[in-house]
Amino acid sequence: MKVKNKKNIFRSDCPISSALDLFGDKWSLLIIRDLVYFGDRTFKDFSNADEKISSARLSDRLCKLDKLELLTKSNHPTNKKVYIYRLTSKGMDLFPVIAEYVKWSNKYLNDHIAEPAKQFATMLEDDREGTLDKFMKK
Amino acid sequence: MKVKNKKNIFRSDCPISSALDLFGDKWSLLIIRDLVYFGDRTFKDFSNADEKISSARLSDRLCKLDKLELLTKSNHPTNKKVYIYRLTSKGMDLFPVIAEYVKWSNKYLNDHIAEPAKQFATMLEDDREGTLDKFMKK
DNA sequence: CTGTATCCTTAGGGATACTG
DNA sequence: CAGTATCCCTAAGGATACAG
Repeated sequence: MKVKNKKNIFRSDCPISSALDLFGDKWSLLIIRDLVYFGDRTFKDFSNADEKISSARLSDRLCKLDKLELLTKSNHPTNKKVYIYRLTSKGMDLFPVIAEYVKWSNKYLNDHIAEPAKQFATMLEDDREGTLDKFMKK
Repeated sequence: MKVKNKKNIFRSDCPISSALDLFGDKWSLLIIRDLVYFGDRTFKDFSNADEKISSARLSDRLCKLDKLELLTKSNHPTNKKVYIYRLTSKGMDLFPVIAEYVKWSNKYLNDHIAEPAKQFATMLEDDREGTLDKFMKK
């Protein structure tokens, strides 16, 4: 059954298409990635990522992910001009999705993927549950 | 290090962004989903999915996924006008990605997701490895 | 530094008609 | 039935300037 009453962003009631409708754009998952990899981040931190997102795009994605409650925004303890973005548990629960992307890419895009990422993938492969737990705790 | 020599579709050498660059569009993963859920599919089968992809879009996505070797296209045994699309092992290896999306959505989009999908997610949750294996074999 | 606002370009995608 | 070819529109995204 297709869901299309009122302004519905969902194409259907399929969990996969619904997830994609929420954060299946070109940037959202990469922002989540940074928070998963590195923990708390500032606007500038995100801007410095290799993919070079534009400030306008970064701005509205952070806003969107905040609304989706995948991350929170709070003040820097000392510098009033800097904000800290942090994953919520809801956002953290996207870690397995990220991890599976990494593992797939490591297997099939190996000649393209950078060495540190490969090591990360191998780490995940070696001891899935254990590594995942350790990673999530830090 | 950013990869941008010649015509490179990859924004960086990050495994996640690279995977997204390959099949992070609005439709590719849903085509994979159908193949994972239901096995071999025809053009018409895909067209009948709830999300109602247009024929033009379906056509070029199937072509793209074929080039990426995520699926194969072969003739129907009896009907010469019908083609059969089948997952390759490379495509099958995207099952875990799909499964993690399903599990996340089941947890956080529960009031929106249809009952059969919830059951599928619960099934995955209950016995991850076992169910996965069983599922992949059929 | 952290955003917005603006402008503009492009890619993605829907609708339709059509061919083999 | 399985596509392909248009046409057109919109959303997504890049560049830039600028404001708090």
